[in-house]
Amino acid sequence: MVTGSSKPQQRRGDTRQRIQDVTLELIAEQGYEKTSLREISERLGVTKAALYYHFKTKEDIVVSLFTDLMRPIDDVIAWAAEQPPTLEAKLEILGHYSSALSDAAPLFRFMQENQATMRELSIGENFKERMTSLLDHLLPEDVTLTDRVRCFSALFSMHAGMFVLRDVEGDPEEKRKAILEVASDLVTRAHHS
Amino acid sequence: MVTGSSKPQQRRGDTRQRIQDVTLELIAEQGYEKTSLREISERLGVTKAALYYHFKTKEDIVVSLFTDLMRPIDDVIAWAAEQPPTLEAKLEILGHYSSALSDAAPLFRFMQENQATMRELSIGENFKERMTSLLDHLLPEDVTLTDRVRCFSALFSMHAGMFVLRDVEGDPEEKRKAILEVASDLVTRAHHS
Amino acid sequence: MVTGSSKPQQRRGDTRQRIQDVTLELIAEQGYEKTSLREISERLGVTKAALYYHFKTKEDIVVSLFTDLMRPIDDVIAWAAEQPPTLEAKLEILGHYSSALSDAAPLFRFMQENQATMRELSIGENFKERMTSLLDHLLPEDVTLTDRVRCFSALFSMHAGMFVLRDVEGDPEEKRKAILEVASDLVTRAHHS
Amino acid sequence: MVTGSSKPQQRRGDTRQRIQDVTLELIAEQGYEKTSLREISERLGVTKAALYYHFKTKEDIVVSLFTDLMRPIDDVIAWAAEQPPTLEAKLEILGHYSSALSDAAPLFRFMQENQATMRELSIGENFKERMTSLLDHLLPEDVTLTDRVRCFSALFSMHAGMFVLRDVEGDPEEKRKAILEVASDLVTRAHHS
DNA sequence: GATGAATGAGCGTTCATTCAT
DNA sequence: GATGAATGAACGCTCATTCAT
Repeated sequence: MVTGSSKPQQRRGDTRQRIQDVTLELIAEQGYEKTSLREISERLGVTKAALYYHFKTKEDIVVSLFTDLMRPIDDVIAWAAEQPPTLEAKLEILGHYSSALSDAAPLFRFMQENQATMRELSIGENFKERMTSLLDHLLPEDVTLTDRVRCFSALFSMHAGMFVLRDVEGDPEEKRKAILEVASDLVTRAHHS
Repeated sequence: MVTGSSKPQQRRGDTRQRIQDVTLELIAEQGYEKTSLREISERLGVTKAALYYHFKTKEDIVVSLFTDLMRPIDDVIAWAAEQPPTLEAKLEILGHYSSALSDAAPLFRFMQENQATMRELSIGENFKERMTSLLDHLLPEDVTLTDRVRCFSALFSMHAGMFVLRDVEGDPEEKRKAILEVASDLVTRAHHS
Repeated sequence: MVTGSSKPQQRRGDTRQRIQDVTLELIAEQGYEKTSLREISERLGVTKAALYYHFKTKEDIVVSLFTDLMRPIDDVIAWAAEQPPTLEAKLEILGHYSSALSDAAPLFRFMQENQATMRELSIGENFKERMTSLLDHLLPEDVTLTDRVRCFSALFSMHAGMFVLRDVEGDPEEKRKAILEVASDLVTRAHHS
Repeated sequence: MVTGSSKPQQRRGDTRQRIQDVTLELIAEQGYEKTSLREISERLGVTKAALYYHFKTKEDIVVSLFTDLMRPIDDVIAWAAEQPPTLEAKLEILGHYSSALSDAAPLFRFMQENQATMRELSIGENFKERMTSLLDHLLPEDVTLTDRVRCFSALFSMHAGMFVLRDVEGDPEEKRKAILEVASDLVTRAHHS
């Protein structure tokens, strides 16, 4: 089976996809404002104008990235909304959320490190709502301020954990489990208090 | 005799300070790259060129901000380095760190939300080292991966907590205490395991 | 169908060339540093940004000018390198060099009058080497200091002659011949001593 | 006799002179436009504003330099104007001119390398007139174009010679004599033809 | 499905100059 | 005899965006 004849034969039809890939790569590394369309197009071997064939604006590229990569996470959140308020359910939510996060790691690295930009990308708001919704399903009834902090701390640690532990030696999957364990602890404590 | 009666009376001699203030305000709100020197100077009622009398570059303004506002935090970290590895000492460290943080809140908001920029501001590295140093003094001996996560999670929650809880109703000081409590819990758990 | 009827009919496709032309004109007249991109672009009826579509930097425009206009002169120098060290050959070299120079007159006017700038344009060095190489082929064996002065004086007079004689009345071609004669004299004297 | 007590005691009263010295140094090296008042004042250890106490404008500094350093050369030219049109007198003129030039070498290096700037410094014109006047006294009666070239070539070589021969090994005084010899030759030839 | 050519707005920075003190 | 503080104008350059082809 033959995939293509030679180099100049750029895999066709997937340019849109490749723009998204390269963009995610670059903005995760340098941030949104420091990543220019020139840079993206050069790394892709096309002209800047080509980007405008596939996307309406620079912001649009990033928004599309989010829409695509956030879906699995949205699914978890939507599913979470239907779970009963038992501890078991909460821990299961955390487990699924953790898995979904580790797939979307570069996206979250970008979000984590460019919150100022996120706020103006019209997409931050959506995300904040989703977080609030997810948080609600982790909170116990009659929540104290301290327990609220425990739960947000659990979520937050999951978001940030992967990047922070990057230069600690060890298997990524083990790290993920350690983070999940701490998060579960926090939510459990909140549930019992 | 009263020096400052009204607006047009430009308090002289404090321009350098005012540049720093306005800059912190703006970059905390919009991020570093989106804050232009034009904006800063306009809000101050001077020309862009005036900024260059007081600072060598845009980066220099921000670096000076850090150097100034980070000192109290550095002091806590330096003091922490001399404490014995007892649980009591660790909890005291957390307490002092929490206070220091709440004074430098705008600075930390900026850092939190512009991590991508921080990395290129030559000042991020310093900060990372300081965090690592502080973390080391919170960790138990023979630390497990999970306990390491607990401690970083404690620090991280303190950094982020104030902003995240901003739209929860309640007294800021109470919020700070709740965050401190959760952080203390995490460090205590790590210490005993 | 006629392509160029009047002004607003911007001849397209030749913008790059026109930038070079206008730039040479302006820097020959005012020098490199005093010629701004604004001035160039205004005279061309385009924006400054348009210049950056065709050239990477201001320096790049000038370097491209040199690369293009120096070629004929380089050719003479390369050809000179293959000639035998006879007087006849030397005089022939001078003749060809003189012709090549008069074609590139504006370029040499710029070089002559902006030597300080040339030194930092990374292109001056190249030129110096070429001059040294050409000079070597004019020098007799066992050269005395005086004869070395004669030969450089011959070259130098050819470079500067055209501009200096500008406000002496007379046919340019006659002037060129007069200059060539003096240069030939100098080289002949050096050869025989 | 004691001139000063220690370092911080800047030799007083000579600031004006020191500004001129530093300025000549810098513009000879970098050219007029690339030399900023900031640079001059920094190298002197004073503020930019101090320069304005001593001189009205940047141009004024350079003009004053010329007025001062050109005097010996003007003297030679004035003296030349009174000499008879004999060959002996002409050769004597050349000799004196050569000496005067070697004293004012840095000035001439600047003039040589910044002709574009000179033209706008209102001082170039004066110089051109002086050159024309000097040239007139070297030309024979009933001058041919070729002889005119010989004489300007003689002058020109004297101006440029010192810089061009800089990287030829040998005693500067010997170089000067070699240049003078060639110039004398040229003028002699013109005189006899 | 993409390019070539260009634009308008803005950026950080530097400059010569001014003037009250 | 000099400084501290500031200005206005300009500079080289980059950016996201447009549009005819």
